[in-house]
Amino acid sequence: MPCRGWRGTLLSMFNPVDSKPDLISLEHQMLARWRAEGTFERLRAQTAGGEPWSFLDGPITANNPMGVHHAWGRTYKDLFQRFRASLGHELRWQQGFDCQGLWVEVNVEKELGLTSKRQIEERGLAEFIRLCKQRVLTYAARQTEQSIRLGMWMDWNDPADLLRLRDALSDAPERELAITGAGGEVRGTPEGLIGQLGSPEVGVSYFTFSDENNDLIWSFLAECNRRGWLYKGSDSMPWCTRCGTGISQHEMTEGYADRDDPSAYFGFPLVDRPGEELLAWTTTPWTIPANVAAAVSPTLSYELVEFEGRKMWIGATRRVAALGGGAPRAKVLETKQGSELVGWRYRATFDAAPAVAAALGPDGAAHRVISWSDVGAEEGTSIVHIAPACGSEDHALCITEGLPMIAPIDEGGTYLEGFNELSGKDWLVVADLIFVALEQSGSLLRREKITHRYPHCWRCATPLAFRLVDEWFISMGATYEKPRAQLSAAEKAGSLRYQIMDVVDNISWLPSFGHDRELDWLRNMSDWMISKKRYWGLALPIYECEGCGAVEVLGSRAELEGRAVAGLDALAGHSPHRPYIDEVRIACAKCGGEVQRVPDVGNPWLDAGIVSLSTMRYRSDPEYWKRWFPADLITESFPGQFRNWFYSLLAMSTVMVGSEPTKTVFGYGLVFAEDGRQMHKSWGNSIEFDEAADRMGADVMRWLFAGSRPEENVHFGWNGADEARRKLLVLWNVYAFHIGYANSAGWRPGGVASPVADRGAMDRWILSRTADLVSTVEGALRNYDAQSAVARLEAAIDELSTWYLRRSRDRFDLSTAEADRNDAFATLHEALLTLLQVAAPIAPMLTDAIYTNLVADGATGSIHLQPWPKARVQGWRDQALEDSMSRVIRAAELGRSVRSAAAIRTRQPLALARVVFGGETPHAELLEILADELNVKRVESVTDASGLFERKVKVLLPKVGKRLGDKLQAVLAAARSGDVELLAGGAVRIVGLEFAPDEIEIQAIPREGGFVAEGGGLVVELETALTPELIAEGDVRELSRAVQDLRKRAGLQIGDPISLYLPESARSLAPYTEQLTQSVGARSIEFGATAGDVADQIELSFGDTAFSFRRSAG
RNA sequence: GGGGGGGUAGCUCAGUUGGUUAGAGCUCCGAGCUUAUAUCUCGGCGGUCCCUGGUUCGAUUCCAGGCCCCCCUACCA
Repeated sequence: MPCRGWRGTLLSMFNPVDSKPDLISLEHQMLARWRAEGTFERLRAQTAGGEPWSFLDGPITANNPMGVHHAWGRTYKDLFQRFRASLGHELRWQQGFDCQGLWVEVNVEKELGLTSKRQIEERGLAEFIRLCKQRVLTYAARQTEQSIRLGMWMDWNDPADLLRLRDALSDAPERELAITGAGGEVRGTPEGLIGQLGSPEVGVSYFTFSDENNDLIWSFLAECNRRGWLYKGSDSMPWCTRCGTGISQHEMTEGYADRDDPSAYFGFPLVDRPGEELLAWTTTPWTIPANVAAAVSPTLSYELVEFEGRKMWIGATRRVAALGGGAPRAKVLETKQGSELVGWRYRATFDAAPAVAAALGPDGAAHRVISWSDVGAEEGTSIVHIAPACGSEDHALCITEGLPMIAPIDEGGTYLEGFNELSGKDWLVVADLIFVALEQSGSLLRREKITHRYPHCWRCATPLAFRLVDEWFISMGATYEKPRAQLSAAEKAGSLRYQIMDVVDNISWLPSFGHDRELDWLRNMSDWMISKKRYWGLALPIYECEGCGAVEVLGSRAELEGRAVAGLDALAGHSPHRPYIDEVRIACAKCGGEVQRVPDVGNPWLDAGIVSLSTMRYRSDPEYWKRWFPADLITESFPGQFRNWFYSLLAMSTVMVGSEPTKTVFGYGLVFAEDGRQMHKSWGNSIEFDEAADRMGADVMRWLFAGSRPEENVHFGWNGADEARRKLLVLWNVYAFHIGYANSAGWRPGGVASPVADRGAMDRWILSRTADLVSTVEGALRNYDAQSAVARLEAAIDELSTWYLRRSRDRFDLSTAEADRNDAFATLHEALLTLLQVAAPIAPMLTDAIYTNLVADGATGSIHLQPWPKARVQGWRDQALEDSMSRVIRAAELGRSVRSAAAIRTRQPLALARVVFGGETPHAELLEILADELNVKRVESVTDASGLFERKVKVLLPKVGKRLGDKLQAVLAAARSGDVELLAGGAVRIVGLEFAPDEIEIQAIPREGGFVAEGGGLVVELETALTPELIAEGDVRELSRAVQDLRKRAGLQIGDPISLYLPESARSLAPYTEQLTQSVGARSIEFGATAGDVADQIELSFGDTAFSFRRSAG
């Protein structure tokens, strides 16, 4: 046995490595080390001045702790950035937080226990807005810490600074304080500093509530107004009564849920046809008091039916459905076309209510039947109850028909005055009262329960009502039927929609269907509703004069300050948010009257959409801007983003600069739980980010995410993490092996080794594979294909461990000649280092931990400061060798398969393997590797193995099937039974039909009972005859293995010497004593003795054999 | 309601320009290898290729109809 490590005590060693690493604590060590050594700052310094690679981070909503779903995107963001930095690019490293909007308000409301807008206003807007800001800072700090834990390298704010700003906002709002800015310490008031977060001076992460962000949005809105695209619209909109705001089309994502509602069949008595009524149906009974019209289809036919003493008009196809079980008793009295009903006047149950009478005249005089082509024959009664304030189509219809409107509820969903007993009641609970009223007036025919998809508020899940509201919109322009290419310049100039589409074409969308989805959204979207009747958000710079109606949109705070005639004092020292900005008045440019800002705040996607301009210093630094715009990449989870961030980014960039904000959009799916369902705490399948980081580790999480298919949803959980960890553990064990043996042999990096070209085939092979790894992964990552990169890396880890190292293990032992051993160490070291560098962007902590020990030069820092290893692998590629080796590997698989089928264990040596390599015979060195792997004395390459096979003629069906038709089965049967006549020139005749050589294939099928396997163009046959020598060698190996196993169980270390005792019956193994002592680390072997203190027995060729050993001294 | 994708082993998914015997990974079982490895190797179990009809010598694949799931989209009463 080699003396272990005796030289290691003289030389500096690698730190010893445990084969079972604690990945979590390793990660914490690396994070601490990066922080202590300023590794990230060194990388930035190193890449400064490089060719820019511009990444634009989509802002994460700073409203809650990060979830594991964020970790997927952040893994991509970080790995592509790290990869680009290793290529030498300069990066901006700016990360962003989304800060404004209803989602923050909702959480603050919850914390305060508030449930309505009135309560917020009573409490005071100033405090509410401050709490919103503070919540954002709280979670920005938290998410910063979590992102750092994930190993994400960005130019982070010190979380402690963010929390100090947060606290100062309420504790000492007037006092100046200092935080660490981009270029050192920056001083200012808390509100002032907060407003400048992300700016060049204060740095570093951007916050969408920043002054610059808000100000640039103002200039965007002013530009839209200048082009005539900004307008105030009046419409009936989905409305959340809890939030007190309209819900825009952008926000309807996931806004639908099943809901049980009462539906009503109810009658409208006709004025001019006494005793007859119209039968209508609705699923929203709360809108019945607001009825103004009944719509019929002009082309459908309607019947007057007599039923239970009533005479009712019903759509002809709806009679049975409307009347339910009693329908057969109904008698049809009369039939009319829908168009004949138009104009009929009718009465309704709530006509006497003051609000209804005020709108419709006494007795609801204005009620009439109108014609509407969209009325269908499949639902209800084909007579549609129309309430213009309660649906956008109803609203449009009533404008065309010149009908009055009744708006029954206020912004909180409460019935207004003038609806008798309904007034003051919530819209969600009035249904019962309405049914009572319908019942009493004799109108109600039937009520049912139905389950239907109904819109809900995406934030608070309250069912949405419809309300008539004034909101502000950006016009998307007309849509045309003709293809886009045929639009005139004027048509395009007037339509933002088509301008954005042209920009979409300039972007590379990954996956490619993103392009079509974005265009589809643009084609179909209606105008962009940008206002919200809320508090925390962009203050819309819209000034509408109450006196003359003139509308002005201001383009900056400076402009506002120039125009202000009152209220500037209130705004001074504050960010442009409510309530302070509301105090400022300007003079109307048209009539001179004093004008107040509209109270609305902006749609939050304005905030995120401006960042390609605001964070890239569009206004403040044109040189910088040109260097970084457009971005090379944005990447976000695509559900929802086509209508949200992607859309707003595109729209705002198109309006402001007329070009694409990014060259590539890389989208990915959603994170689901391992059971394939969405993660829900209440379902017990949810995993928190912190929990995942602490239990599976960030690198494992990153590996799992990076290896997932981006276009599919990823199923995230502990099992998947285990799989990823197993791959990384194999890598770790290659490393542990390397360190263990290098310490033992006293090997150090940079020692003597042969030039690569002079090394053995195994060494040249793994280095060639490594060169391929580098170029394959580089190509994949340049294409944003992390999945392929991970797959290639996993294959590389497998090759390195299970082929290179397993086959080369002996060469690292001290018994191997030093020159060869050094080559082996050098090769393993180079291959491993290169692999680590390629894997570093994906698993940055684990790879750096290994790297720093492996270079045994920890002082020089980090794997992340190394350039992409393209240059190092120059000249390593040897395609011919790789081809040969892959056939050798395949032959080894076939050989193992033969052994398995023949039930000959691998430890039993065999004399010969005959191999048909199906190509050039591999080099003798490779044949030796194969012989060793298969435990055969010799490998013989043969070209003709006809003795092993039967010839079978295979008819190529795709070629001859059509021609043969129904004779096919007979031909196949004959071919199967071998009833085939071989003709000259390779043709054959079967059942009298001739087949050309290219219509058949002559197959070699191994003969039954032969020890043969074939596949992939290779054939392997093993010679299974055993000689006494072979049997004895097999026994020796079997015995060695058993002794080794017992050594391990007895707790002996490698190198602990033993004295081995064998029974007299094993005397036949005496010629192999030397080999045996070598392999089991024995000082001596005695036959016919049982003096050991540890014993076991095994079955050898000559029978059960008991053996024992004792640890011997020294 | 409209548009798109899908239904293949217990699970996650490939694949089939129509062709004789439909694959991989994970799980399970058996065997093998191994003092770097929780690794690895060989094999086995496991299938109505959603259902029905049509075209065809032949359909999991093409066509029609139906059922179910997912995504996008939609204020249909």
